[in-house]
Amino acid sequence: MAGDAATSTRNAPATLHDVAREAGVSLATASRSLNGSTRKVNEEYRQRVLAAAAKLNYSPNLSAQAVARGTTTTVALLVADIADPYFSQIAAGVVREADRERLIVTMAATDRDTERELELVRTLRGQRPRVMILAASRREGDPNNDALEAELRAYESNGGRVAFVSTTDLDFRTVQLDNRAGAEALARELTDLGYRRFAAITGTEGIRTADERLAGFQAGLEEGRGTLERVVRPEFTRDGGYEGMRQLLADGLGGVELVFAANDVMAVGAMSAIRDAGLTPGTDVAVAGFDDVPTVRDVTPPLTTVRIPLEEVGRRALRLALGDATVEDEAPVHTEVVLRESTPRRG
Amino acid sequence: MAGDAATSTRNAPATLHDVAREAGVSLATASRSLNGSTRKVNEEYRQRVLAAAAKLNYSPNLSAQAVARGTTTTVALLVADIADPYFSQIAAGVVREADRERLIVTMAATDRDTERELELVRTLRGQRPRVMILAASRREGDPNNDALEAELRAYESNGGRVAFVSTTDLDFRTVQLDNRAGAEALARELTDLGYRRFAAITGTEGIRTADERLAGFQAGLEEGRGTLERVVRPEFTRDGGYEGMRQLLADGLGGVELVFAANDVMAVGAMSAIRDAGLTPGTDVAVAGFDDVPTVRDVTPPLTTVRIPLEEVGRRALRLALGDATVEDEAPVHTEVVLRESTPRRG
DNA sequence: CGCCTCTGGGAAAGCGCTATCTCGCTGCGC
DNA sequence: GCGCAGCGAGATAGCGCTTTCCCAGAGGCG
Repeated sequence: MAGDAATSTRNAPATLHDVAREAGVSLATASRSLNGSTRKVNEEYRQRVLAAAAKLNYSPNLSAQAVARGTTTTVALLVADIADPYFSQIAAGVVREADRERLIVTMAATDRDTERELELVRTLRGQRPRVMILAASRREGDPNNDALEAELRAYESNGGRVAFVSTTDLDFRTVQLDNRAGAEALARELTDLGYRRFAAITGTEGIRTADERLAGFQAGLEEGRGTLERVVRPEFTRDGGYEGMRQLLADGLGGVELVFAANDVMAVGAMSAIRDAGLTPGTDVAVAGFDDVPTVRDVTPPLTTVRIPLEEVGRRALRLALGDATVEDEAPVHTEVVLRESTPRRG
Repeated sequence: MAGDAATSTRNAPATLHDVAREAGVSLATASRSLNGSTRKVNEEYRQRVLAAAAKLNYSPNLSAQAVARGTTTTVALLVADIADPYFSQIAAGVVREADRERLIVTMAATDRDTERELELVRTLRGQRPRVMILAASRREGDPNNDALEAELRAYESNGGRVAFVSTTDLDFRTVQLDNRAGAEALARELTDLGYRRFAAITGTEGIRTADERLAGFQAGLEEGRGTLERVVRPEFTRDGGYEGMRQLLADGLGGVELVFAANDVMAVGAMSAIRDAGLTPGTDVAVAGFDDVPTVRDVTPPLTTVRIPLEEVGRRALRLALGDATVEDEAPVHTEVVLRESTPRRG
């Protein structure tokens, strides 16, 4: 009974040592059998080790491996808000690709607080992750930017690899979303549909993504002879979108035919605000968004938006960070205008 | 120059050893200063160590700590699909609570494949996480259930802690969602509104959550003299909901006044199917869902559903696993019917 | 047949930490 | 004045692994 090899009575997981003893081989041989080393090991021994490992339900201690090898199999992912579909889709992509590479993902949320982001980067560095992916949105001229950059450079100089998602003024590998071109194309298509007078709901000043989209939209209007009459800058969230639309409506729409929201969740919030004001989105005032998150197909009317393959963005971010990006991976992510019924042809 | 202490030239992160040398104290003292041990350390030494650590930009190697301490600060989270709002909200709760406890979350997705789930549990066990949270949906009588249970028991006997979200036939700590009572209450409220003839779109047979909700709904109908005329069982996803509704419509609704979908994403898919068939959800056929994910406020008409505080569920799952659950944490999560315009009063 | 190169197993030296143990020192009581 | 407890710094023995290094045995070759 005392020698019962099942883990049932033990209260510590089996170690490699246990496996080696059980198999009657040395520690080194056990190690070599369980994770291919450069060295060959006698097939019979190998089988004995494998059998022993199975019997003891052995699972290698990843921390110990990390210490011994001096390298981990971890990727750290930072997002602003996990529940936001934009980020959760990117996260899904990262996780999927990590899975393919047999890497483990650890995830943290900055809640859009750059102070917190910096803190998280510091903590996560302790994990010695192979790569860090920063998908939380960047703000221009944020006071924490320098400290963040310093931290990331230090991390890189220790062999870590960093990838950003979406633009940043920091000079790291980045999955570029073609925000500008996408918004510009959207504006052009909308003017083609006959729209002329626009308002925009964008994020608080300085959010790179939001700023680029707005700039692109404006650029697209200039060519097409549309005008951007008003811009409001609430929070970059669903409730922000609702609030922004309320502001626009409160002052009277003043002839605005279409409201461009800098992302889909804001657009969806805006549509609800329109409805709550007794108007019909699409009919009384058209709405367009950005991202093409899954739910916008299912709102009424379905939302015109600019599609970003978000899951692909997550996958690409990991490849880019790992350094095995293909040529296509290096190019900006293609964005594509998707016209739906929230912007019916006009006139 | 050679002695330059900045990390810039080094290509390995500073170790505790480096810090101790820099501060002119022993390794032990450095360790004790940087993470409070039971022992006191001379304030002057402590300051010297702290200064040295800051100077060298030292960040303790968590793997090494884990090995030395024999315990990690990791929590492993398993979900079915990260991009699904149901799971991403739970994940957000887990991450938030973990953050409070200074724990690090590693996340993996099962893609609703129990084989894969088992594999992931095995892999994640290598991390020696403090707790494992399984939120991926359980199937009754799944062939992998026994193996999963064995794996989790082994993990527990090694000091790990397991928590499930939503019901399971496995006997582990579980955050109970009151699916049954919620669905029952929903059915009652709907019959109160005047509905009598129902159809249900639920998940493929055996998904515990879906089954419970359906059973609860039926129970609620019996009291209220409503009848469940038809049940379809597509995939437990948005597209499944769409497809299920298409099936119902294809055969003719046959007097069904309200369709109950076993979760919100399915309900939203169903609403789109209704619209695509040229009908109006809420008016031609009422729809109700379950979960109250954020987007259902913004669809048209807003969806009647049963609210689950999903983020709270995630937080609670972690507390429960950690073992510092309060009395309230042990009780089933309260669910609440939210009537919206997708189920207008009838007649 | 002797020498030399391969092979591949095992011993052991780390990896970066923590925790125990050792031991000099101070201060107190009798 | 001496013994003894208490304090706290430093040395060191691990933690569970990987990866050198060493070495015995097996073959190859002139």
